[in-house]
Amino acid sequence: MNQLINYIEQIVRLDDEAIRELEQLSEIEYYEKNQLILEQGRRCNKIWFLKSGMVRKYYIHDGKEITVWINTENQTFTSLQSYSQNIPSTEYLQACEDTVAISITRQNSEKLIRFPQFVIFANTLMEREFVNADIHSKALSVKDAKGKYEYLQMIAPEIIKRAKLGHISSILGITQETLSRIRKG
Amino acid sequence: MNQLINYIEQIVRLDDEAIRELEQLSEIEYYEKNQLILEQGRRCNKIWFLKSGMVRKYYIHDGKEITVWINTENQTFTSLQSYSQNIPSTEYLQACEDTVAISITRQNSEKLIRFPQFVIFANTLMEREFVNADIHSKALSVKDAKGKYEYLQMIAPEIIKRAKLGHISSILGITQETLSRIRKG
DNA sequence: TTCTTTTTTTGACATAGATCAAAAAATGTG
DNA sequence: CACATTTTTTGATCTATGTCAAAAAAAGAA
Repeated sequence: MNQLINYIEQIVRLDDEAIRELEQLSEIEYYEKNQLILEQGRRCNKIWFLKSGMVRKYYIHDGKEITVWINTENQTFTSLQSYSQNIPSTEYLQACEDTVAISITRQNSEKLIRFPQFVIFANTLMEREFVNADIHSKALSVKDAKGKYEYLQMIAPEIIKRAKLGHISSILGITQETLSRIRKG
Repeated sequence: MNQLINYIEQIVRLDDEAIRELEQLSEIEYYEKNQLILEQGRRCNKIWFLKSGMVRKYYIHDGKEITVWINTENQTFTSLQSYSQNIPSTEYLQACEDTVAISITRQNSEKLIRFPQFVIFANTLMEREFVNADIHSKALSVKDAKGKYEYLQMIAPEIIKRAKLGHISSILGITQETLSRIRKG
């Protein structure tokens, strides 16, 4: 729990009551390697904070898995589209390693709205995610395969270190074979 | 002004006081075709609502203009990264046609926070933009040049109709020549 | 209208990265 | 351990799209 509180306090200060309430309303979850956290077609009504492990977001296109992103320790994740609009998810969330996460449901997170700190935190987080997504998609769209790989290595070395080749190449929008050749140098 | 109010009221109901305040705090701006609304390097401290005309967002990479997106009537636009973090913009905003827009500064928009409707509106808008950006970047990343063009035509026919070839092709991440050939059929 | 500038089209050619297939290496399992 | 499964590497093509250059068409200016 401290991990999550530290994470939030990088953005806003939390008083004791807010922390108690957060603890009340959140839950800890354990997933095994390869286990699905969210399946396509289901409504996603939680946001998770990753204590340990690694989680992959992907979808299926023409029968092939397209990996969107991979999250590691001390990051939050959800299927935003499904969560925010309460519609069935087009994405899967899968633990790539044994994973421990803290979850909070939308219902419970709405109870936190009475603490202005949480509202500021939620907005700041959303804005940051948006800006980052923007920066990264621009960077990736402009580079060749090698440049994309090097960029990902710069902004997300954990992914490069721990994820498998096929997942990394999919994030970059290139084939496994091409990535393997890039790594040879 | 009515145009903007209708736009907001698709999301939240505004009472008379909120409308008066919004009118007080916003301003109308006129731009000529090709005029820059925001230059790279400048801080962007406004959000605009497009009454008429067309606005292109682009940045320079390796000396070449990369068009990110083009907005048309009844849409809002800004350089989000610069606006939200109050840092110099990496992007330009340019009127592609004679353009009329309503602007509100960050300072003034903060005064609207006392109306909860505006807070809900702002959050909803941000969330929608995020979800849309997500959907579109996925769709574009997975298709070939022709598929990308057809997808853009589906989600933003105004851009296809009114923007020039080079700008459209740049949004799609393909060359002008390739787009010209796709159009021939 | 005529002239200039900008934008779009067309053609010839080059190439990054895809595809397909199979070998090699790594990992997991009883 | 030995065996099965999964993941990564390597090799031989193939192809969609890029690049460069020049012509044609459209738009703007005088």
